[in-house]
Amino acid sequence: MTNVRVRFAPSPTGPLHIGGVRTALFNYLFAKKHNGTFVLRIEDTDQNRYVANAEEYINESLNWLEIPFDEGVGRNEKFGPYRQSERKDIYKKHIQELLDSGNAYYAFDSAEDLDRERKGHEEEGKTFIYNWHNREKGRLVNSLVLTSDEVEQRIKNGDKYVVRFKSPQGETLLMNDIIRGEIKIDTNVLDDKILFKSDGMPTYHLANIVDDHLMEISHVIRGEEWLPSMALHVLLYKAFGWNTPEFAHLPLILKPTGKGKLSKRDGDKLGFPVFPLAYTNEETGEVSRGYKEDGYFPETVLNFLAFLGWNPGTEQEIFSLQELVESFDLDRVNKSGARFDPDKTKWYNQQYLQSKSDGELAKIYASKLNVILNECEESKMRSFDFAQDDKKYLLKIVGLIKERATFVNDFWDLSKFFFVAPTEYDAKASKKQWKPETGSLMQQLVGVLSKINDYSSSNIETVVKEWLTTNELGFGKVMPPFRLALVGTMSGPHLFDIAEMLGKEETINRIEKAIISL
RNA sequence: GGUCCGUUCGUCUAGGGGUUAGGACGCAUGGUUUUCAUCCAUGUAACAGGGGUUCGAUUCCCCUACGGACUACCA
Repeated sequence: MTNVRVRFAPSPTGPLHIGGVRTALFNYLFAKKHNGTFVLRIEDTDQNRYVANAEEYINESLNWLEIPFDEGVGRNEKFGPYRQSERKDIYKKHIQELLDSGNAYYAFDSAEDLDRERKGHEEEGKTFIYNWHNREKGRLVNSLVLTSDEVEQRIKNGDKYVVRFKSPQGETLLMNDIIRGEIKIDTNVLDDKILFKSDGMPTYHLANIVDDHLMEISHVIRGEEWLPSMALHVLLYKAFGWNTPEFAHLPLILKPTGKGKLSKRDGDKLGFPVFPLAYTNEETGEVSRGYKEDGYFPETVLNFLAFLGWNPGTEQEIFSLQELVESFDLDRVNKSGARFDPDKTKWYNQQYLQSKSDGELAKIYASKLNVILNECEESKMRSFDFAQDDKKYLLKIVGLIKERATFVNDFWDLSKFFFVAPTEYDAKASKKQWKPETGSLMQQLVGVLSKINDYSSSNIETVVKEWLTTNELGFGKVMPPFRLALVGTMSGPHLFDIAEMLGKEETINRIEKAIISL
């Protein structure tokens, strides 16, 4: 494949949905796989829906995921500008070309007139299509029925008008999609889409085709929602006399349950993010959660997104970005929509978390820990300086708890007892484990512990077990309450490891506190 | 309503004219662990239905059903 150039062309109308992120990713993977260029183009032709910080959000998202564009606003501007709002003259010139060649025409119908037509047809059980069926029947006002003088006069008067594509009649269009194969369409059912709006801006269809051609895009990889427009686009290339790029329409990402495609609401309802980064709607103040803020690693997001609609055909599930680039192939993209599974995304994150070093994880944890400790009233035990000597302490903690975590955000719940003595004890467990004789047993345990000089996990374990066996005390009588005293619940790492970390004094303090409290 | 696209375990999917239809997530059970989790093992569960074509179809073709997208001076 020579000279692959693909583009991701989002509309800056709000935060980038993960469906959009997946489209960006597939474009990126395809480009990199073929040593091609990944272009970012901002499709901001709708002035009404424009949101100021959306473009920035798109950039930040691509940066966080480390799938940067090669060409776009402020970067390698070979075919710029890359914002469609800055390319008005280009579209104007091209729409004129279409007008001159008879492939497009002026239309003066008002929105109300069109609405009336649609309703009227509907009442008769028919569908109104603005095309060869009725464009010249007199009820519609356009340059096909008006004389050129009339058209000129209207434009001079400042009448509002749009430019429509004159879609051909009676042709069968044969098109090819890399993912779906051959697609056939009868041009008779196509409507004369608006190419140029009355506000002087092109519609998506015109701008998209003109830019893809001018930017020398070789492959158009986009969501399936564009499949119905493919015919129009192919016709447009033809009308301009241009070669068409190759098309690949990606399957949609569907709701985890129920009908339809994944939406923001599903995330709110089922408790998972649908955006890469958290986003605050400046108008409503509404905050949407993001994968980043929820504690997902970028590689997790990349990995699960890649597997939504694509798979390598092997049994490997964990892929680095580099591996994805190497294995990616549009031929292996599925045709059918993929239901989004929040459980599996968690599993991916757990896999990545387990594969990270304690040091890496400790660094992330440390950045959040002092904030947590500051807010935690009971944390008067000691203060921590993770840049200094407490680094080792933290590293050990991470080593002990990480295998039970899915997110770094889980770490605090899993390690709170290393920083703060339990203030309450799990009710169920204490009822079951703390018997009348437990108090005196724990008192004896304090005596045993206080005599230990080498207070290391393995040595504490040896000494305690020795004491247990010589006095014929059951493990089940001592160990559970011991854990309860140190942790407050019946969960957590190896108990003697915890004891070592806490140190002799704190261990004994906690046991004595439990004796009083329970 | 119209047009187009799709349909393998609950979910993501592999496979493909003759297979015990494979893997992963989830779920369940057992083992390991003084606890919880991890880990390991095992189990659970699928070719939408009906017609063809064929010696043989889950695989190819057609129809139906179901699902999805589109049907804006939004992208």
